Amino acid sequence: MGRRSDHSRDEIREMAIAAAAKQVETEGFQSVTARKVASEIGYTVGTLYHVFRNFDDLIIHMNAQTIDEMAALIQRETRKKRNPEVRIRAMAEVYVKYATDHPDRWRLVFEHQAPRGLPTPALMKERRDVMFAMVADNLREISSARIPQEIDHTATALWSGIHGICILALTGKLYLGGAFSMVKLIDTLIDSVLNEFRVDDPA
Amino acid sequence: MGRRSDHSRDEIREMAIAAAAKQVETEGFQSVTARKVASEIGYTVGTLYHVFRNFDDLIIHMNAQTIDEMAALIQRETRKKRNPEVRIRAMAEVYVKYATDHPDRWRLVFEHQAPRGLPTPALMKERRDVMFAMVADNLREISSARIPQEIDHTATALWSGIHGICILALTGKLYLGGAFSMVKLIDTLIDSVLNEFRVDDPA
DNA sequence: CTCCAAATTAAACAACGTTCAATTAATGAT
DNA sequence: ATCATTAATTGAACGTTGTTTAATTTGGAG
Repeated sequence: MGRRSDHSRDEIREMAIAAAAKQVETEGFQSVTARKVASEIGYTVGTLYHVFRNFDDLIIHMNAQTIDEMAALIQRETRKKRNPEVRIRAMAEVYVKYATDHPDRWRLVFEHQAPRGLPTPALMKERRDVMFAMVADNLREISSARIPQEIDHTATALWSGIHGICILALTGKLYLGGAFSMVKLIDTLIDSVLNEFRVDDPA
Repeated sequence: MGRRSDHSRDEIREMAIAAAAKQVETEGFQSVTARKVASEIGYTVGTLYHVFRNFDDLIIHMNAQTIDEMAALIQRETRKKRNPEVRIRAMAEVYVKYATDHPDRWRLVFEHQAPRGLPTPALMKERRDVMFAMVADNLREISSARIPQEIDHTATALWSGIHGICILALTGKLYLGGAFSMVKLIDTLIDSVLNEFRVDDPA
């Protein structure tokens, strides 16, 4: 065959990303393959390379979409809450839920690494801090007197900590069971950090 | 050629693990390869498969060794400290230092995953909790009145949090620079969790 | 000295990411 | 309406990966 133009460049890109995401969810991120993605959308590898620079490029775009999905979900489930502390707890809850519901897509976001030496694409840099910014916004509301640096610092520490619990639990490296649960561990972390954050509140 | 017996089975295993570790450190964990490891130790892939069940098996043994190295280092740098709080802080410091000094070996410990479905080998299960146990031991010393469950729970939350900061920083997903540093972030987490841990101390 | 068993190799396999010349089809010009 | 141009798509190839296997070589036991 030749030029079919059944789909535009962008359509093919989206189809490929969707197919890759599906493959990752059902078969695990180890088993996503250029040929599988191509054949899933009715094309050949060549077409994939006509539309993406390489396979990593496809993964990166898929990861960006994963982050966007998760961020949107968190926004949606969080907007209604009035109390900033309640909002932070809800954020963490949704974060954990997304990670647990889509473990392979979620892990791929953090474990994929572009070929050694190449810089992190702007695509990722832009999304990297979006979560931290949301946490910081709520911290500011809790203690507006603190200087921005302190707020950002605490937000980074807290959210990284939550992420740590998440990834260790998801990869089976935490003892869970009985009274131990991700939610409880995360609550402990949030309790501690927020208490410390308020204690020295100059207000 | 044939049976040379220049080296015993176990010698070959150790040589292979060492060669793999070296390759990971110098070229990154993406580029470690059965053939490279084999030729590095003067053998062929076949010999590797004669001594390991498969390539994952080699990686797993190397990861176990990585954990052992790190645990030993932490033990050594920590034993001298008298104060349990100081000891926990020192543990975190050494943990960060090891991760920063050997980023690829350290990441491989957490990002390698055996072929889907296969259970985590006992080899790893045994080492999984060693770090958490060390933290728990020190927490117990800080507040011996707490019930073991609380102690383990807090240890898990704290160390997972430290790990989260570590891995996000190492994979370039944290904004660092200026007043922001891994050490400061970790200090914040430790401060918060330890304060909370002491506050309700029944003693 | 011979034979057996174990160690080692070389070659093959399927699947991977990637590239590229060859084809096919839509488009713009005549 | 026809042709030439241009872009999309394919299929086959390349090198490399983990893995398997038949064939070799060798050390040691009888």
